[in-house]
Amino acid sequence: AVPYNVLMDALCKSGRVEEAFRLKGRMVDGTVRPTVVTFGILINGLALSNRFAEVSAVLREMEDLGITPNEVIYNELIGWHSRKGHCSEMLRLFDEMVSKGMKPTAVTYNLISKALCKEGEMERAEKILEEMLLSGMTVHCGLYNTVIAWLLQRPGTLDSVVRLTGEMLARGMKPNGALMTACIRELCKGGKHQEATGIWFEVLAKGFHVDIATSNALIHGLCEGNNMKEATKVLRAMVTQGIELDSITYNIMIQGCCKNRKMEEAIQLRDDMIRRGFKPDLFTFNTFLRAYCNLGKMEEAINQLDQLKSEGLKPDIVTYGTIIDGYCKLKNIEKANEYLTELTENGLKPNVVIYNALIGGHGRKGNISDAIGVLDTMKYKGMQPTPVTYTSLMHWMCYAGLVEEARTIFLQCIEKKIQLG
RNA sequence: UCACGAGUUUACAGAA
Repeated sequence: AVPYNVLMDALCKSGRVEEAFRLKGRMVDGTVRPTVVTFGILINGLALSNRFAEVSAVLREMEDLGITPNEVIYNELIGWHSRKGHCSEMLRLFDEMVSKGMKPTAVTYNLISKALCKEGEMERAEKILEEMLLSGMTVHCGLYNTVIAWLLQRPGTLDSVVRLTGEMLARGMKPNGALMTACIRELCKGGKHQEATGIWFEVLAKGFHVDIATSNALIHGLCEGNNMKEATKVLRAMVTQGIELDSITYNIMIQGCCKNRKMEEAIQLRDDMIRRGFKPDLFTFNTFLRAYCNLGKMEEAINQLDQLKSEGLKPDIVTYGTIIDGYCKLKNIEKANEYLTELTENGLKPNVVIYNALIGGHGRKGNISDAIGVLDTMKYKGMQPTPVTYTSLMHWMCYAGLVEEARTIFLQCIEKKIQLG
C-alpha cells in the first residue's frame, strides 16, 4: 500500500484528486488494502482543493471497511474547520476525538489555538477555554500552553496569562518550560515580581521540575527590577531545592550586583562560580568590564580585557563596545580610537553601537563636526543609523547650543518616519 | 498522510 500512498499523495498535492480516487478504486478492487494513511491522504487532498463536502463519503467508506480514524484524520478535519473559522464544529471534533480515547497531538492544539486566537479574538480564546472547562470538556494542558503562548504575544494580556497559568497549576497541570519562562519574564517586565516569584515557588511546591532557563529568567527579571533581595532569595531556594545553578545564573547575579555597585559581592559570586567548576566566560568578563567602566576605573577595565585574553577567550564586539563607550564617556577619544583599531585588527567590524558610542564621545567634547563625521561614516558604510544615533546627536547639538541644527535632524527623522521614542 | 515553531545572561542616546 505504501507505493500507492506515495503516488496518491503526490497526485493530491498537485490538485489531481480525481486520479488519486481512481487509484484508490483500483486498490479496493485489487488485492492491496487501503490503510488509514491512504484515507488521510485523500481527505487532505479534498481539503486542499476545497472539496470538503465529499469528505463525509470518505469517512463512511472508512467505516464500511472497518478502518477507525486516527489522530491525523481528526487533525485534518479539525484543521479544515479551524481555517474556515468554524470554531464550534472544530471543538466538537476535538471533544469527540478525546471521548474516543485519542490523545490530541501538538498539531491539534496548534490548529485549535490558531483558530481561537485569530486577530482580535483573544478574549474569545479565553472564553472558549473556560466554556470547555464548565461544560466538562477535556482541557489538556497542551491547549492551555498554546493559548497562553498566544496571549503572551499580545500586549495587555498579562492578567489573563497569570490567571490561566494559575488555573493550570490549580488543576495539577504543568506549564511547559518555554511558557513558564515567557510568563515569568513578562510578569517581571510588568513589575509583577510577587506574582512571578509566586508561580515559581508554586510549581516547585507541586513537585514539578523547573527548567534552569525559567529560574534564570526569574532571577534576571528580579535583578532588572532592582530587586536583589528577592533575587537572592530565589537563588538560595534553588540551592536548597537542589536545583543546579549554571554559569548563566552566576552571570545574571553578577550583573545584578554590578548594577548596584556591589563589586565585592560580584567578585564573591565569581569566586563561587569558579569554585563550583564554572569558568568565567565572555559574558562574565564583559559584565565586570562594564562595571569598572561605569566606575571610571579604566585600568581595572583593561585589566579584565587582558585577563580574558590570557584565559584564551577572544574579546568580541561587546567587549570593545564597552571599552570604547567607557573611554568616550571620559571624553578620551584617542583611547577609544585605539581600541577601534584593535577591534578591526582582530577581524571584527564596528557596528552601530560602536558608532553611537563614538558620537557620544565627540558630542561630550562639544565636537559636533566630528560627531557628524561619524554619522557620515556610518552612512558611507551602508549602516542604518538607529534612533539612538539621532537622539544622541541631537542631544549634544543642543548641548553645544546648536539648536537649529538639532531641529533639522529632528525634521529629517520625521520625514524618514524614524521613531525616536 | 496533518499546523506551527522554541525559552534564560553582557555594550550605545534622551526624560526625571
